[in-house]
Amino acid sequence: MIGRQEADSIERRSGVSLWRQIADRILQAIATGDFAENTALPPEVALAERYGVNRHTVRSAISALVQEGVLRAEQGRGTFVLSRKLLSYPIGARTRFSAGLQGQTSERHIVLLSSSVEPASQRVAEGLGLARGAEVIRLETRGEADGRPVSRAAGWFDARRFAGIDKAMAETGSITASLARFGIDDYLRQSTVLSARHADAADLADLDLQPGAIVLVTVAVNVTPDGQPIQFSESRFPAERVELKLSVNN
Amino acid sequence: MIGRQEADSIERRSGVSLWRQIADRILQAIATGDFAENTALPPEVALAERYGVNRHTVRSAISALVQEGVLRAEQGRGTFVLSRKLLSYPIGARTRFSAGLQGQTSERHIVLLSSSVEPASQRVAEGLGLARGAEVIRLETRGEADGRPVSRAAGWFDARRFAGIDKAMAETGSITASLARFGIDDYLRQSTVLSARHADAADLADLDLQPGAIVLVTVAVNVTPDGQPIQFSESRFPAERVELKLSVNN
DNA sequence: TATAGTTGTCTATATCAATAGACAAATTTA
DNA sequence: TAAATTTGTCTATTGATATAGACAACTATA
Repeated sequence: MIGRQEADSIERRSGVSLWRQIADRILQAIATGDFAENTALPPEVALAERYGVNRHTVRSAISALVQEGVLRAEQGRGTFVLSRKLLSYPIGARTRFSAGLQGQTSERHIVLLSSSVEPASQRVAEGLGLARGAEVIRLETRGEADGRPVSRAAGWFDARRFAGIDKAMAETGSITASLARFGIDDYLRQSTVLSARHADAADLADLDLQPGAIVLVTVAVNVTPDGQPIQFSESRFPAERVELKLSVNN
Repeated sequence: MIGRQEADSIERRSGVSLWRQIADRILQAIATGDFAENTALPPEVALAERYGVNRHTVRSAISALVQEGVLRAEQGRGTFVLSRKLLSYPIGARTRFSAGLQGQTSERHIVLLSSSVEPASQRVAEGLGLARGAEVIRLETRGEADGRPVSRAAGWFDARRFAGIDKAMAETGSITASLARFGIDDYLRQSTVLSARHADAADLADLDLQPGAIVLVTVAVNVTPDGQPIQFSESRFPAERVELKLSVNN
């Protein structure tokens, strides 16, 4: 059963090439600990037999993972699993970007990519309690930890109330600090909706991902303690680098 | 910029065929409302131009989605988006399976697939505050709404404290009701860790998915109001049918 | 009833993906 | 040092994927 199961799970003619499927299987085996970090993978011929494909197909999969920095192949010795940990990103009523990441990484910050003023779309207007088409400020940001992108977010603010928040963000590099300039010294996450999908072209570029990667997407509304909406945001996290830890009771 | 963005996001030589990528893009466009339900898609030639591929490639993508029951093609008239909504699954301190789904579906229930007694693994023991190897009861369940699988879960319970919970679950079809038999009439979600990955062979079979599908994975610990751990669980949700709504403040 | 617009089918060609086999190059082990 | 093990490179062949063009079949509309 176990022996057959693996060969069975490779699907031909699915629109996903065999080498890509096998690369994903190897990633999964690493994630579950079946292939331990800093040890050698089974030799190519063994993997080929395990997955029921040709050795060259396995080599294509390994080649892709070497390209992605997951494996390192050494002629004559073997192919080794490099160590890489998931960043555990906390989400709760009072979570801020950098607060919960302390101790996990040595360096982390937010980069402001761009800002613009635009009319509110339907969902942004709803989230912020504004009329559709009302002017909102949009901040595009990227979160980085140890030099690698770990999040990509768009945040919308009421343009009348938060005029100049783009400048504050550029200067402080922090949403919390920027909001403090407008008299907001505490805010809560009112709602978060979470989904997952394949990374699109923008994700691939923004988060430095390979095609086929998965992103976690959160859509959230932040409010003042008395319930006034101040920020609507959509964030994307690369699933291969980040897991979201939900702290419900805080 | 907007016009180019779409053509750019199709990646060649990525291990994922163009027709599969375009099928995913169409699914995404449906999800975001760009292609409204019960209306016609743009004609094939327009889609081919939009995505920068040949008309026949678009036809392959559409053919796959017709097969999956997402679209219906009618010769001479057009290709139509069938209605199908994402189930919004609530997660919060007091969320139960069926409570939050009211109104979204006409029929929902949990099926007990199997139960067993086993020694606790490292993470299960940690979650439940038991010694590693202590006996635990494992319940495998599937959640269904309107006849379609929407979740697949494994739950672990201390075998000494909850002996017979498998029978209770089989009879009541409800975790909450089963726990009530052991004097637990309230419990809270202490922690939830969320991740996403491609569906593996087991997911494909359990949740009736197509290869390449994405699953959301939650790992959670439920506790009594005074903090005593009672259940450790790992659940998988098909991202194409379910989104998770996090109700942080409850 | 034409005509335009749309999906369906067919042929042909080029490229990518997968299999197959042989052997080279590097490393470890006996 | 010799043999065994493992990754790297090359050639060749087959099937799936993608492009291209032409035309048939069906629908809605002027």
